[in-house]
Amino acid sequence: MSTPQLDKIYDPKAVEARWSQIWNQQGYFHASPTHSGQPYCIVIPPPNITGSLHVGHALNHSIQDILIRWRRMQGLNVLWLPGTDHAGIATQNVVEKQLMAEGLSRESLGRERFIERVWQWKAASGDTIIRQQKRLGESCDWDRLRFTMDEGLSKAVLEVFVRLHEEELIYRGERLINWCPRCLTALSDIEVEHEEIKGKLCSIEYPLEQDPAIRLTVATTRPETLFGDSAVAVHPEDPRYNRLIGQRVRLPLTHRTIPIVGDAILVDREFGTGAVKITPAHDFNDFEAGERHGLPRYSIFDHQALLDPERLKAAGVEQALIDAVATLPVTKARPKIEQVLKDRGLLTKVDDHKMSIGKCYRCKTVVEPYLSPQWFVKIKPLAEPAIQAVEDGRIRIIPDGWTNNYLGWMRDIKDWCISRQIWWGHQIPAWYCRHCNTESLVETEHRIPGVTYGPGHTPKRLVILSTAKPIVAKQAPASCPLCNGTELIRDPDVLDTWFSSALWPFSTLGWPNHTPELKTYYPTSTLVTGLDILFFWVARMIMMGLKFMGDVPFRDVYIHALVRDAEGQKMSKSKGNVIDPLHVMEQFGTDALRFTLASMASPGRDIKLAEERIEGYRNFANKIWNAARFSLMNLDGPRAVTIPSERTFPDRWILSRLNQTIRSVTSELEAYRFDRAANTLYQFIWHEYCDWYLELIKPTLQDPASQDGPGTRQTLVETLETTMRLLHPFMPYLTEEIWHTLPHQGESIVIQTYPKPESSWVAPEMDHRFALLEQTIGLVRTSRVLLNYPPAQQIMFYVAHDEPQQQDHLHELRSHLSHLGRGTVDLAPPTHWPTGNLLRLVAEGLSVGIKVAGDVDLNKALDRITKEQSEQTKEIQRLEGKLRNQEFIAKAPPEVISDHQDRLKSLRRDQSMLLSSAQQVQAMLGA
RNA sequence: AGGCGGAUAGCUCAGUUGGGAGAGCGCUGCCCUUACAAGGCAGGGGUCACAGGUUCGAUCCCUGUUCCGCCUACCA
Repeated sequence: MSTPQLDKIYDPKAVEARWSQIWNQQGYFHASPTHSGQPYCIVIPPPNITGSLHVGHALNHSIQDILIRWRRMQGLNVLWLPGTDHAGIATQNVVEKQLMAEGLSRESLGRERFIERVWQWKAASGDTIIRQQKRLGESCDWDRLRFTMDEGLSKAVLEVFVRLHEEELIYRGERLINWCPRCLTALSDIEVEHEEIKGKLCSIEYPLEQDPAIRLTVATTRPETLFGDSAVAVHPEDPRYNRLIGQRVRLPLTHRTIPIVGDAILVDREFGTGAVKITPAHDFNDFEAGERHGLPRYSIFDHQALLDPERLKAAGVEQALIDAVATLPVTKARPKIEQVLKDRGLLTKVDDHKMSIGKCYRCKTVVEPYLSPQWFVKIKPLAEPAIQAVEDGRIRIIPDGWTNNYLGWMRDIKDWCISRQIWWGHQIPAWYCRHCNTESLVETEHRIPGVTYGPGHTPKRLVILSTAKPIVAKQAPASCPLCNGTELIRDPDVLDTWFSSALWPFSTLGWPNHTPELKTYYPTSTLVTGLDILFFWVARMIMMGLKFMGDVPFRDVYIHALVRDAEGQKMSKSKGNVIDPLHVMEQFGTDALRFTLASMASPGRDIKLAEERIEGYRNFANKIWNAARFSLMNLDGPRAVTIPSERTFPDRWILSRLNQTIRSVTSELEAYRFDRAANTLYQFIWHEYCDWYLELIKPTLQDPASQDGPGTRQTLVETLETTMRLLHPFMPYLTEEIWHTLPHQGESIVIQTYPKPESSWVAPEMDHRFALLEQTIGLVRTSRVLLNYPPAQQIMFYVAHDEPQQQDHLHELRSHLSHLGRGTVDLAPPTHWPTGNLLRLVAEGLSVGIKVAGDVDLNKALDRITKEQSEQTKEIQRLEGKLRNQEFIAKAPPEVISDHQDRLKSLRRDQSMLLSSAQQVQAMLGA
């Protein structure tokens, strides 16, 4: 029989490339509704096509792959559906940047050619992350790769939009929305990131119209918006001001006067001066206050957040000031305005003030509240069932702690702004009849400085006022249903990318068609995601799934941690502290990275990732590799299958431990405790299988005449093969490689069955026996170190136990004791041991004595014994104290009391033996 | 401001019916013992953040405090 030889060190690179290719070629990951087994489906959180694999993906995907490989091996009908999303704003930004480098712009290309250009970009660069995912060994059904802009998924988007519109759950209206002046588009509330900054609070005086000598002082952080003020609010119960309500003030720097209104909602009497300017077109709270008081809205910025001279004029601003600030951005206009106010004696105070500003989550530009017509989803009716689904447990959020977070957000949810003023994405299926909307369709010439426009592309900007009446349909209507006019303009806006992502769990399975896939795999089983997209994505999938499928999109939502750097800082390119998973995979191997991430995925705690950790698990992979290598070197010879109870002590013990390991790994996976599953495997493989089992069986394997040989070889193969299957979801490459070198049936470990607990392996008595062995060998080894005996030196040692049964076990363990203790063992009772030249250590009734030979320093040994004595004395006193306590005796459970008594007895016994050990050593030292 | 989470060995973290405090890495000493030096063996190291309370007994349950992190909202 020829045995394959393995290299001394595991080389992941060669192994990974090979298996990755074979797995995909063989179609192991291909799912089909016709396959047998209960369906188990995960849809991947679609990464962005502009992205490349970062360590957060690596964690997210490793966890999914562990679940998927585990369930596949369990015989379920598994589908892991991969894909990417089109990331409207991000992708458009990337392509625009490219165009800029070529001296072009999207405006110069025009919409159609620009979109073509994005598709080209996608074809060339959009699957970077997919290739990287394959390297991570992800067992997705790659044949089913989906993209949010695919034909099928786009069809789903149309269907959903039209149906929601029919049910009046989608509407168009003019609202104050968050606007990114760089991306030139609306954003939803949650696409704005808030950041604390040090700002200034300006006190500005507004003279009363009737008596300009009296001035009302307002406090503001944004003095430039004063041009858009339409009132000043005070608290109706504030005695300082309430008599002024109904009067008017002169709005500085303008020709306007504005009313003083009483508003208990807006005004906090304690804050600032107690008087607030109301600027309905530029602040969300002011917008609502404006509604309450029927105030006009003066919008003073254009869409790039530059002060717009036309609008300033309409707001009655003094011409000199218009000239001074026109077309300036806020940052430049503000100081100028402050200066003018100061010159006129109206700016009386500037205080430092902590405040937060909103930034675009894609480009970090400061967003502006901007008044514009937009499309919205009326969200409350959709949120209701989505709240219930979580409340009544149809959807489980794991860890449970995030449930309240979800519920709180859902109960307070705001309408969702879904229109984006960009080109890349699903264009809104709404058309406007020119004839019927002549007043509402306003086209203005709009040249962007520095842009050369191609022939036929007039730089026009179409504004569709909120009064325009849209025709919403899946296809472009041939004519206007009202006037039969044929001049129809399509709404230029596209939908928020998350709108299409919200449909992901069913649009990817073929909806709106009734496909077998949809029938088999919906609802999906588990969603694995990070907390950052709980609201963006998870909540919206739940709403849409319930609405359009009538059922939840998934049963379990597993929320994993954020990966940070070793110092706990968020990783970011600008900080330069990113750990590149591809580099790590190159350096330490994919399996090491995967195992590291799994082992650190403790719930509710962020992962602080350091390279040393990955290195540690690289070493683990190498350890496993060498265990396999050892096995192969020792497998020559016949193997015999016998029932477990007839096998040797080491075999029965390792089977018992393996059984327990299978149990706990399985139950930890069921509980989504990847960390504990990984640590259980680590502990078993390294510290039981390698450290003890392989050592215990060496004499048998290396003795060709041993009677135990055939059985031991059998157990060795059996346990190693089983362990490889158990570990496979975590370390797919290494286990596949090793599995193939072992005697096996089948063509790949990927499609083998996952180990199940085996009752015939259970042997608690072997576990106890092992504990005795381990303790004995531990004392022998400690003694050797104390006496400076090198490991190779054969020694003479004595072992005895107080309890007859344990003493019997020691006899049964004799050969293992002498092998692992490296010497000759004498099992005579301590009364027969030599009294001189012996070092004796004691633990729980067990005594180990080692002959002291040659010139050794016994002081170390004496220190050790003395220390042990004092620790034991302390523990004895503690236990005695407890047992003397009448209340303890009266109230503690009997088993606790007897346990305490047993321990005390054992300690007292040990103590007296230790005392004689100490005396003997002292005698030797004295001699 | 509100909500949530965390504080355990030098570092990173486990630790549920409350009863002797653990792992990995790092550190110290010895050893290239025929699978593995990416290794083996042994060892040191912790008033479990602080203060109260409940209990015979608290790292664990309750209350409060401090510090750190995150989320949500507001901040004229």
